[in-house]
Order: sequence, then structure tokens, then C-alpha cells
Amino acid sequence: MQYWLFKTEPGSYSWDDLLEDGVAEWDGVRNYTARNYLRAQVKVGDLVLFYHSNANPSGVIAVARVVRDGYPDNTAWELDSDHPDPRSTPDKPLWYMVDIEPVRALTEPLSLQAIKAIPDLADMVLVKNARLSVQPVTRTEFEMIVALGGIDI
DNA sequence: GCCAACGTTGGC
DNA sequence: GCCAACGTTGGC
Repeated sequence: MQYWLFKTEPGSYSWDDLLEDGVAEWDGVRNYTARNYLRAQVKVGDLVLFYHSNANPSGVIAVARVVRDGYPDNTAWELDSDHPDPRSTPDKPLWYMVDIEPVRALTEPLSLQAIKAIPDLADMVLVKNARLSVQPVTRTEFEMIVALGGIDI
């Protein structure tokens, strides 16, 4: 069992959207580091901190669960999609995605500001590399954030 | 909207 | 392979 943090701008795909959809294809990731995680390391059953970026405030707002291992992101070769990349083809896919489902919202969303104020969370990738949109989280970090968020998983 | 930090591209 | 120029992300 591994733990991750996925970022999304609520204006493009929010936690409410995931609740409505039930399952989401986490498509559109166009960064090689994030792609490598999605392709090989993010696995069914892993738990995901659901993070809203470019929000008021930005922060972790919920927990989701991976329900499908990495597979090619078909939106890359659909040229009318939101994230086309003609370098990626069905024969040689360049980008990957996983599927996730909602688990539970935090009763107390944990803002980035709050996270940065907690010394034990200072080593989070979120704090050290603000831009990575799929990132590993340690079990300790995950459990701390979930507890601060007021829920039991 | 600004801008710092990070990623990517492409000339050499 | 280096690195300058450009593009993107995301906090504020």
C-alpha cells in the first residue's frame, strides 16, 4: 500500500466532480516525473490525498482511492481533447493515467499554509517541489494529514 | 495579474 | 551534453 498526492485545479476538475462521477480517469498529466509514477508505481488500492491547487485556499481537501493501475492516456492522441500531444500514439503511448474513486472528504480541509506550518510535514514533496502534480507521500505524512483533517480511514 | 521556480526544447 | 530561451505551474 502506497500513498500519493494528486493535484487538480478545482476549476477544471474538483472533488465535487469526482463525487458526481464516481470514478475518474486521471488524464491530462503531461510531466515525465508524474508520468513515471502513474505508469509504474501507482497501484489499485493506494490512497490519494486530493489537493486543490489555484484555490482559495489551496490545500488537501479529501481522500481518494486508486481503482485502476496505470494505462495509456488516450486523450493525448485525441487531437480535440484538452491535452493533445501528437507524439503519443496507441502503438507508442507517451502519457499514462490511473482511475480513482472518492473515499471521503476531510471535515477540516488542510491548507497549504497549515501544512507548511507543521514541522513534521516540512519534507513533503508538496513543500519542496510545488509543481509536481502526482507525488509520493509517506505513510506518516498521510496519516498525519488525515488525522488533522478530522477523519478516520 | 505577477512572478519565482521548475520543466522542456532546440541550437550548437 | 550544455545551456539559453521559452513555456507552465501555482502561490500569493
